[in-house]
Amino acid sequence: MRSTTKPTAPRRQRTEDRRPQIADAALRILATKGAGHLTAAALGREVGIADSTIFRHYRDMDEVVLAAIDRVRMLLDSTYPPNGGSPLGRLRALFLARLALICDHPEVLRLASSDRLEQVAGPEGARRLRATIQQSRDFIETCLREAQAQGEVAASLDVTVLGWIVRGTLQVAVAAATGQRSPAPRAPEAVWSVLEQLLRGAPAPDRAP
Amino acid sequence: MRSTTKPTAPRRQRTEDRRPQIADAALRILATKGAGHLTAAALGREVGIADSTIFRHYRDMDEVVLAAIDRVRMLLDSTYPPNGGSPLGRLRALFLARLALICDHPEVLRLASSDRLEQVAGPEGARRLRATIQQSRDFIETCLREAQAQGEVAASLDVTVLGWIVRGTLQVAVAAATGQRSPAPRAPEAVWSVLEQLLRGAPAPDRAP
Amino acid sequence: MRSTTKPTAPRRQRTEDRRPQIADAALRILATKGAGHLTAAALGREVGIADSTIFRHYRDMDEVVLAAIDRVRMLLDSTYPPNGGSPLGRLRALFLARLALICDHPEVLRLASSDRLEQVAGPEGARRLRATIQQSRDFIETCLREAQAQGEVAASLDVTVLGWIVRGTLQVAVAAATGQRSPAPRAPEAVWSVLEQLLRGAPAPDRAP
Amino acid sequence: MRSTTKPTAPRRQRTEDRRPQIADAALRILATKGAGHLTAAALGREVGIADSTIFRHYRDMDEVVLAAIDRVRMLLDSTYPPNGGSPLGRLRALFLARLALICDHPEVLRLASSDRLEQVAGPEGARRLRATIQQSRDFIETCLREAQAQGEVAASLDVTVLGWIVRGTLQVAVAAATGQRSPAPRAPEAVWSVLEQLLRGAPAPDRAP
DNA sequence: CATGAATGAGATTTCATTCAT
DNA sequence: TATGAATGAAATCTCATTCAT
Repeated sequence: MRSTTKPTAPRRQRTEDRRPQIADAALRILATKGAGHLTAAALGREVGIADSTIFRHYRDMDEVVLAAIDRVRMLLDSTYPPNGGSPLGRLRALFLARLALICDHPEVLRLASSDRLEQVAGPEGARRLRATIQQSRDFIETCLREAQAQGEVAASLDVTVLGWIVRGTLQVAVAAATGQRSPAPRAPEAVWSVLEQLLRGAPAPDRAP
Repeated sequence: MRSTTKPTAPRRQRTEDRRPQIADAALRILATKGAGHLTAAALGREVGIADSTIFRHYRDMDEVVLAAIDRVRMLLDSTYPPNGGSPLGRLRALFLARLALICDHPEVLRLASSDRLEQVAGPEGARRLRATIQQSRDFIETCLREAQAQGEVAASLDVTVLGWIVRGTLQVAVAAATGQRSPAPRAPEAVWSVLEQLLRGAPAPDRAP
Repeated sequence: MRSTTKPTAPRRQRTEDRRPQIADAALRILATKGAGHLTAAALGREVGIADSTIFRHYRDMDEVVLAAIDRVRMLLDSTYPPNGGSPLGRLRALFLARLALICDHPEVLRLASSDRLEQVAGPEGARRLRATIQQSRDFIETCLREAQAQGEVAASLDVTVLGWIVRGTLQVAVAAATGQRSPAPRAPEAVWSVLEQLLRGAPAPDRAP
Repeated sequence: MRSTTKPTAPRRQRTEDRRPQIADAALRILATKGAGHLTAAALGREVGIADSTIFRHYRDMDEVVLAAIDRVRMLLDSTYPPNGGSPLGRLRALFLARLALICDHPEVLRLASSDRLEQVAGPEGARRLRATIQQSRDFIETCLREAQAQGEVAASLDVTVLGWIVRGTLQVAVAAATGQRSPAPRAPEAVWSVLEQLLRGAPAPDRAP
């Protein structure tokens, strides 16, 4: 006469299994309720264990946040495209992969886009987050630089600023996809399409004669 | 020695004077230490009064945060350019004004860019914040739409996405200007210049024959 | 162009005048809101002065409560009838005078009846309150003793217990008169009448043959 | 030496056990020190646990007070006599049972008698308290009405006022039994005896010829 | 591995009281 | 005399963390 339909995950599980459960729960709370609601009690409730049990698997809450960050980093790392192809193609792949990532893991990227997580993460977490962000930055700039070298993008443009434009657009697109209040969701491809057209310099407005 | 170079602000001051001091201190803490460190004690330390004195000037911490938000809103409102001129010109003016704003008030915009402040702000603060953000969004889209109408920007491009690009670039530029670790600061005019060139569709890469 | 109709008591008044105002206000608050709401701020609001001004006129809040108690004592003292007349007549006079007192000063007796005020009053206030209560007790017992001596009341009855009966009835009658929820208010004379009939032993029930 | 005669209650106990301990401690403090001294710290000291531990067992202080009130209600409820017997006999039973109750639980009835507890109890507690008091009132009046119907008490007397007399006497008797300063304690039976004689109208004073 | 009880540190807030104006 | 600003002490409550079971 069990009332719960789902098979009620086993009460006792190995630390190996619990750690990712906890890290994911932390991520979910961070994304939906905000850092202020990430308490041991809330975490336990989310996972289905007592709050004190958290500390069997992680030394303290800082370690939990660190683990959550590492999960984000892993997911982000998985979005880097393979090395081949045209530079703008690789940029496009990253752009679309990151947008796709938040369809499956909407909770993840709300964090990644906010460079404010640093403050919830403690010094070590901040360091790792910065490294990850730097990696994105470098990848994007490298793509752009190569695109300039190959004539896909005008070489006269400051590559750093171009990088800002790409990253900024990605951030806002992510926010728009996650936010409940975004007025008009756009297909990721459509977003990239506009950005790529700008970068390629193609769409000069029709200057009527 | 320590004869305190600054004239040691008077112990007693009027509520009129204290309120902005407190709101500004809150802003500074929010920007530098993060929402988690915005406590009455920290606020008092920052202002130079006891923590309990805060509540003589504001009913509770929520009101303090609200006041801080209103300060940001005021500053942001002051960056809208007058109505005349070309659409891209007005956009440029807003872009540069907002970047200039954070030279004087670096603490301010770290908040405005973070759409996560909502969770620290309580429902009323969140409402106001969203209204302000919506206002920016509308202004930018309107400029872009007019720019398309006047042939400054290719009409074929989705204006919503163009808005994302502008806003995203502004966000990253702001973050770069505020962040201690931005590798290569760029002159605001240079940033805008790149963005405007892209929007105008001018800089087609030299396709050498 | 003054908007307030009543002549707005003068801003500055002598301590002589302020002290009773404050004591009365304290009494009113104690009776209507309870001891928990007797704060310096509430007191100031009630009197129409700033909270800090209280301490110009009284050393501290304990002194205010003491003054309030003394006011109650004075009012209670004024209810003792003159010495002449029959013992039960004097008892009746006290009974009715005390009930009448709370028509004019409903706030006063809610305190007097509650022997719990002791705990809000501090040791000195408690001492004085006990003295006042003892005085009532003595007066009532003396009346009853004399009534027994004069054959108005059966001499076989324990005078202490008779005193409890009289005092208890007075307490409940006061509570009933003050309380909002007393189902059926009784005229003071009617209450005393019943009590006196009992004391006189008259109304033996009709024992049907 | 201090080998602590009592077996030093175990540090850890179940919530089940702690809850009544805390409620009782609250009752004791309310009765001896007054509502103003019922703080979490005092409560913790009384029970032998840290103040913050209180909130493991009760949500907040209001709940503690509510539990204390419910304890009083339970004890009071247990004093109602079974339905049989004469009306005055049932009244006598209640009277004696309530007086007996405070021999075992002196702290309890100091609260019940004070209708002022309402203000410390919050709305819900006040409601329950009033219900309990109303129940006593009804029981007493019913007994008296039946006593009149059966000729034990003169039917001419206002039953409401008779009820006040009984309740008042009970209150003062309770106060006398609890108070440290009551000059001459009386056996409960003696008190009731006097009251019953008055009600029965028997003891007309000897009017010597 | 899991938990419930316990705790100390700290956050918000209230309040009596002091002091300069 | 009156006040507004300031303060420290204390109260309630939260939370990460420890520990015995």
